[in-house]
Amino acid sequence: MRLSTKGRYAVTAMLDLALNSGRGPVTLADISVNQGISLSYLEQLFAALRAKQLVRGIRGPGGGYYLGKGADEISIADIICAVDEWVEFTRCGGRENCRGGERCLTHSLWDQLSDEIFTFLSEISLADLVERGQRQQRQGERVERHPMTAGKQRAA
Amino acid sequence: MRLSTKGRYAVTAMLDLALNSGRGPVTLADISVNQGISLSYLEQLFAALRAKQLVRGIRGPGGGYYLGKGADEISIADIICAVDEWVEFTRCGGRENCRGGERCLTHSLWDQLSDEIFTFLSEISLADLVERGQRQQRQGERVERHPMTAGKQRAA
DNA sequence: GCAAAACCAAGTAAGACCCTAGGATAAGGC
DNA sequence: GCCTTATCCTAGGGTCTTACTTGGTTTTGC
Repeated sequence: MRLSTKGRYAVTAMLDLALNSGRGPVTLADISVNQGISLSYLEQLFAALRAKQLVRGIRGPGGGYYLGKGADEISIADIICAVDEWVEFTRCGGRENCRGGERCLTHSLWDQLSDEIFTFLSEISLADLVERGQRQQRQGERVERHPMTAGKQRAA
Repeated sequence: MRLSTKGRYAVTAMLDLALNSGRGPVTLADISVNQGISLSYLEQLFAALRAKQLVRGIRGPGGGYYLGKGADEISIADIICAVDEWVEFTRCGGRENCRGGERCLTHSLWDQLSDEIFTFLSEISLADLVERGQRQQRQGERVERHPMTAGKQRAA
C-alpha cells in the first residue's frame, strides 16, 4: 500500500465533490480554489479517477464532475489505488529467491500487513467519512486528536 | 499519515530483527543481504530508529542491533513515524483561511481519516505480526490475499 | 594492534511530485 | 454560427525524495 500526498489530494478532492455535488456538477476550478491544488494537477488526478469510473465528467459550460457512483460505493482504497499505482513490494514474488524460509517469512509478514491496511481502507467509504464529519459538527466540537498530530497543531 | 517504500524498508528490517535477535545481535550486513537493502541506506534508517529508541546498537566485532524494547511494545506506526517524518497536511491549521466552513470540513474529514489510519497502525505491534505469521505458517499455507494484490502475483 | 562492526557526512542518479504552458474537444448561451 | 466555459490531452521542467555510493571515524572483541 502506498499513501502519499498525491493520494491525499485525491481523497480531499473527492470529499469536496461528495460534499458539493448536490447543487449540480462541481468544476475543477472550484476544487482548485477550495483545496489549494493547481488546476492542471487536478486534471491529471481526475483523469485517473475517471478511468476507474470514480467520477463522471460533464463537458461544456455549466459542466464539471459528479461522483461516478454513490458515495457509499466508493472506498478510500479505491481512490488511493486509482491515483497511486499499487506497487507489489516483495522481490521474491512469493517463491523464487526464498530458499531460507526465514526471508520468505519476513516478506509474507509484510504482505499480510499490507493487505490489512488495504482492507481497512476498503471498509471506509466516502459516505462514512461525510456522515461522521457531519455528526461531529452537529456536536459542535472536534473529536480529540492523537497526541502526535495534536501536539504539532497546538504548539505555538 | 505517510506510507512509502521507505517505511516498508524500515518495517521489513524491524521484522527481520524481531525474528533473528534471539541468537544475539543482528548485523546490518545480514539484514542487507536478507532483505535486499543497501547497507548504507539501512544505516540511515537505523539512525532514525535509534533516535526513537526503537533499536539498540552494539558496536565492535560481534556487535549489531537489538530491538530497543519488547516486540509487543513497538507498533508499526512507531516504525513508520521514525523514518517517515509525520507531515501535517492541512494548510489552514485548523482555523485560519477557513472562512467558508465547508473547506474546513473537508480538511477536518481528512484529519479524521489520517488519525484513523494512524490509530489502526498503532494497534498492530511487531509481536502481533510475528505471532500471526507463525500461526499462519503452522497451518501450512498462506492466507487468501486480496483480489487486487493477488491478481498481480498469480498472473503469468 | 587488527579487524569487525556501528556510526557519520557528503554527494548523486533516478524518479516522483506538482506545477506551467499550450492546446484540442465538447456543449451551452447569445 | 460564434463565443465562452469547461473537460480533456500532451509536453516539459523545477524541486524534492529515494536509495545508493564513497570514504571516512569511532568503538570493541580477539
